Amino acid sequence: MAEVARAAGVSMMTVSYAYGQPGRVSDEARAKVREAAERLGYPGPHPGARSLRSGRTGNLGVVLGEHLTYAFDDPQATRFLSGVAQVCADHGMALTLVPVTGSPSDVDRVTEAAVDAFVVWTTADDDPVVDAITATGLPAVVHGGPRRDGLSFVAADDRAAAAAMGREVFAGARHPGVLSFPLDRARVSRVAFGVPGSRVLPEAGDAPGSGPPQTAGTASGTAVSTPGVTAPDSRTTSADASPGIDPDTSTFRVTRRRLRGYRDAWAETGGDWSQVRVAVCSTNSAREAETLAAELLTGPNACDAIAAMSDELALGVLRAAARLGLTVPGDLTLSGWDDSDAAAPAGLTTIAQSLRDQGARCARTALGHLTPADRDTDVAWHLISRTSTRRP
Amino acid sequence: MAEVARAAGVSMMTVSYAYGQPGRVSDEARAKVREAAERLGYPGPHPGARSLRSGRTGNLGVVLGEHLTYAFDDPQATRFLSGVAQVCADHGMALTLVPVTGSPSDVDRVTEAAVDAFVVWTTADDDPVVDAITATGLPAVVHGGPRRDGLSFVAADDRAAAAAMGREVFAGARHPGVLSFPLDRARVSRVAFGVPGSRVLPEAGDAPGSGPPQTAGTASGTAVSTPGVTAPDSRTTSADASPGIDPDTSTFRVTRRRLRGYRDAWAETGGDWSQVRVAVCSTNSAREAETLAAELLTGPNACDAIAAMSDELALGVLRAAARLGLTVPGDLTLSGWDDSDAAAPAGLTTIAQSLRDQGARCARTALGHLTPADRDTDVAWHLISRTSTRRP
DNA sequence: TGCCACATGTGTAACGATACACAAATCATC
DNA sequence: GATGATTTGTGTATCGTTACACATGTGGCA
Repeated sequence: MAEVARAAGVSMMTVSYAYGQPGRVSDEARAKVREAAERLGYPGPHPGARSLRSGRTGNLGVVLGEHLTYAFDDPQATRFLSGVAQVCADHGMALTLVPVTGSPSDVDRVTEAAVDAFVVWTTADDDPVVDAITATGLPAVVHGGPRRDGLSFVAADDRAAAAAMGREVFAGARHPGVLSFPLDRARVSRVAFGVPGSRVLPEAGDAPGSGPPQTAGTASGTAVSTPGVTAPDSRTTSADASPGIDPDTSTFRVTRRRLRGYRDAWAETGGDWSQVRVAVCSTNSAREAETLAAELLTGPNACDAIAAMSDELALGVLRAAARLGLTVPGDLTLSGWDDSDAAAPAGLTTIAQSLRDQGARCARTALGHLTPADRDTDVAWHLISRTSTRRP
Repeated sequence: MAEVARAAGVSMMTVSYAYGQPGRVSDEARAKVREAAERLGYPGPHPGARSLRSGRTGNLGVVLGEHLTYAFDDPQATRFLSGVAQVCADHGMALTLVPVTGSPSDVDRVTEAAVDAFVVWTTADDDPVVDAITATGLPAVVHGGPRRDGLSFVAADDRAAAAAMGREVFAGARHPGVLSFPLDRARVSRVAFGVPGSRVLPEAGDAPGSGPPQTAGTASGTAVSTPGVTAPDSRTTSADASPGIDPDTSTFRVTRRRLRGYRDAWAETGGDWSQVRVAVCSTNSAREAETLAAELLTGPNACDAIAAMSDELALGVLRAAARLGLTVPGDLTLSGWDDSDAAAPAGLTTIAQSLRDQGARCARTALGHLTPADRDTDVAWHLISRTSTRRP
C-alpha cells in the first residue's frame, strides 16, 4: 500500500480511505489511487491486516450441529441457511461455514474462525462447540438449542406444536408411534417403547443455564438407577435389549420438546407414554425412516398412528406403508413436520414453520440488525391438516 | 498473547507454537500455556493477525454467478456445494460464501474476501467478478464457465452430452423444442425460434482466453448486422418481437454448449436450427418452466419433443403437459438434465453427472490437493434413458 | 470581517501474531 | 566418548493496515 501511495503521490491514509471510506476522499484523489493501484497490480487492502486493525472481518460464522455437508444435504438446514444467506447478502457480509465434522478438533475450528458473530444450528446440550463459541466472546445466536446464558436463542415452541400434532394424529389410535430424530450425540438408531411411569414434567432442563441439564442418574458417580434412564453401556441397536425412551433425557432440545409434546397429547387421551413405540433415526433421511417404520408397522402391536419429526421421515413411512400394503389414513394416520415441498402432494398433515424466516432472524440478531418484529413476535408455526390424519 | 506468555512463564513463541503447532512444544509447556490462557480468558490467536503474518486464512471462497441465496435454493448448486463442503471438512478449511447479489459492488466483496482460494460456480463470460478474482492472484477454479487463462477449469462436455440427448429426444420429432437456461446476464425469459442459417461452428468462443469471446456484431462500434445476433435494444419478452435464438451468442458457456449440442443433433437429422423453438427461462424453477412450456405446447406448431436443460425445468414441462391433457411420451417426448431425485420416479430421461463429485474436484484443485484421478479423468456423464423418450 | 462548520489530506502508533535463525539440552549411534 | 540428529525454548523483525489526532483550505452566514 505504501508503494501505491508513493506512486499516486498521496499519503498512505489517503489510499486507505480510498478503499475503506470512498466518501472520505475527493474524487480526484480516489482516481489517482485507483490508477496507481491498477498500474502496480495492487489487489486492495489485505483482509487479514484490515481485520487485525479494525477488529471486524465481514464474515458471519455458521456452526452446524452436524457434519459440514449437512448444510447442503439436509433440506431443513438448507432452508434455514437460505434465510441466513439473504440477510448476509443484504449487509454485504460473507457467510462462513465452520468445518464441523464431529471430531474433537471442531473446537479448534471454531476458535480459529475469522468471523464477527456466530449462528448455531441445533446441536446437543453437551456439545463442546457451544462452549468454544461462548469462549470467543463474540455475539452468537442459537437456533433450536441448547439454551445458554449469554447466547441469544431462536426457536418455535416445539412442545406446544408437537402436542397439537399429537392430538391430531393420535386421535382414535390404539397403537401410537413416533419417528424421532436422534436423542443424543451418539445418534444411535433404535426402536423401543416409552419409559413407563414417566411423569409429565413441566419444562425441566429447558431453561437457559451455563451447562447441560443435569439429568438424574448421570449427575454424579453415584449412579442412581432411575427407571428409563439410559445406562452408558446399554447403547445398542437391538430393539429388544433397548431400554425405554425417556423424552427428558434427550440432549437435543428440539427432540426433547417434541417428544414431550407427543407425550402430552397422548396423556390427554388417558394413555401412558409406555404404550407409545418410538423409532429413533440416526439421520433425517427417508431411506432410514423407511426401514425403521417397517419395524413399527409390523408385529403384534403394529402402529396405527405415527408422528414423524420431519416430512422426510414421514415420506419414509409412506414408502414403508405402501410396501406393506397399508393405506394412509385408512390403516394408519401419519404426520410430518416442516411442510416441505413434498408434503402437500403427499397429503401429509404437518407443522408449517418458516425455517427461512428463522434463519433470517438468527442472522439479523447475530449481526445486531434487529427489526421490531424480531423482538416482539414469537416464532410462528401452525398445523396444516391434510388427508394423512383424516381417520375414516 | 504476551500476557499469557508472562503468566505461563514462557516466551511468546512458545505460546504461539502451543496453539499453531502443538507438536513443537513439550506437553509440559503446552499445559502451562493452556492453563494460563484459561485463567486469563485468552480466546486463542487472533485470526486476522495470524492471517496477516502467515499469509493463510483457512477459508475456501465460493463465488456464485447468482445471488448468494442460490447456494441453498437451487438444487444443482446445492449438490455441487455439498462436494465442496466435503473436501473443506476433510482439510479443516472453512467454506466462505462470498455475498454476491448481482450488483456492481460484488467486485468489492470478492476483493475483500479473506480466503486462500476461490471456487467459482458457473457465471457469464463477461461477469466482472471473474476479473476481480483473477486480480487477487489467488488460486481459482471455475466450474462450468467462463474459461480464462490462469484459472483452472472443471466441466463436463456439455455439447457432447446435449448432442447425445438431442438424438434421443428429437428422434422422430417434427416440432422440436428446447427449454433453456438464461442466455446472458440480463436473464430475460422469452420464446423464439432458432436463428435461420446458423452454421454449425466447431467450438468458437470456448477456448480459454483473457476475456469474453468476441462475437461478430458486438466486437466494435461498427456494428455489423449479422443474422441472428441479438441487438442491444431488442431485449423484450414478447415472443413475436423476439429475435431468433443464436446459441453462439450466449455468454454462459454451459448454456451455449448445450444449445450447440441440441443444434448438432437436430442438424444430423437434416433439420435446420430455425425449426427449433427455444424457451429461455430466467431461473431454474419448475414454476416458470411450466408457464413457458405451455407456450411451447400450444399453437399451430406445438412442440412434440422438448429438451430441457434441467430436471427442474422438465418437471415444469410435465405439469404443463398434464394440464393440457398431453401424454408423455405419447404426445411429447421430454428430457431433463442432472438425474435429480425426482427424475427416476417421473420416468424422465436425463443426463447423469455427479455435481457433488465435480464440486469436490473443484475444491481439491483450488486447495492444491489434487488426486491422480483429478488430473487424468474427464468429468463423467452418461445418458439415462427412461420412458419419457420412448416414442410409441 | 470574523467565526464556525465542513471537506480533505497527513503522520504516528499501534493492532497481534508468526517466520526465521539460533542456542541449549537430550538422545542415538558407532 | 565423540559425533551428529532431534527436541525444545527463545529473541527479533515484520506482516499491512486503520484509528486517532491534527493541519489546512473553502464556503456559508451573521
